[in-house]
Amino acid sequence: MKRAQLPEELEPLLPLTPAVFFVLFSLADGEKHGYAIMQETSALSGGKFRMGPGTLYTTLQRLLDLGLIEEVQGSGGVEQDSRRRYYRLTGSGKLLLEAEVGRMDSVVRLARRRKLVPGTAE
Amino acid sequence: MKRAQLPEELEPLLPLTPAVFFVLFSLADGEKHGYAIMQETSALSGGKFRMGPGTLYTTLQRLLDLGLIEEVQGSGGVEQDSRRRYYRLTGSGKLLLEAEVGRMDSVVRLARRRKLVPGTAE
DNA sequence: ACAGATATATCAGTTATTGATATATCTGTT
DNA sequence: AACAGATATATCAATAACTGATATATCTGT
Repeated sequence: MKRAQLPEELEPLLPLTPAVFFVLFSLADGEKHGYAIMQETSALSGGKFRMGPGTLYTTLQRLLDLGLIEEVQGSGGVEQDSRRRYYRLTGSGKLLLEAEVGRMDSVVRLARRRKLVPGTAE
Repeated sequence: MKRAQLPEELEPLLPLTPAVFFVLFSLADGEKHGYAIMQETSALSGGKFRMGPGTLYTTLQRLLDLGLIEEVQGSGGVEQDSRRRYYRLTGSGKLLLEAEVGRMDSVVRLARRRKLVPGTAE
């Protein structure tokens, strides 16, 4: 099963910084606004990794500039909140996230082969 | 199967920065000197991630200060090179590396559950 | 003695993260 | 309608981490 090729201009971004990774990962299952990303990130890591507003909003801006995410109009649910700005992954952003997850997977497998970490079962 | 608990003073280090991760990972299968770490890191990532000397040696110093690695006398092989300084993981360093690999494993599994990434087979 | 690879170290400049602060809007209560 | 507290975005100064270049010394083979 072939995986789509990562454009070479995105390769220097790997490995992703933690903040970039969590933002992309959190957007992978649908568009979200910034504050929601911050909350989900905290939940994902069991409260261990905290991304403050400073990191979040500067990271969002950087990802916009790189074309990895784009702003969208919130999908018109009933609830309206004029402050919210919604984002979703672009094609590039999705590719980059997939590449990073694949890279992490390789690392984990290699660690298993070297017995650095317990086996498959949790 | 229980995994040893990560001391809380080390938790803020997770997720590890790429440079720290690669240094610890590279030392996991035995002691090495700095230059060898640099080369192995490049090989591990298929040449994509390059850690220059600036990053390497400042990272080594930081890991020494944190007690995650320690300097050792090179295991007396025949070849001698007075310039080389050998390092190995301490107990803390090993715990931290295991914690990070475990964290990456959780992320990869979650990504699979969300269908962000192809299945188990390579 | 020399050339080139190996090996460590340091520096200045850049980039990324952190924690604090500011501002505005929303929701629910009285 | 006034208020309190949570939600939401934005920006700033300080710190931390990384990068690329440069310097220095040592090793190997000729």
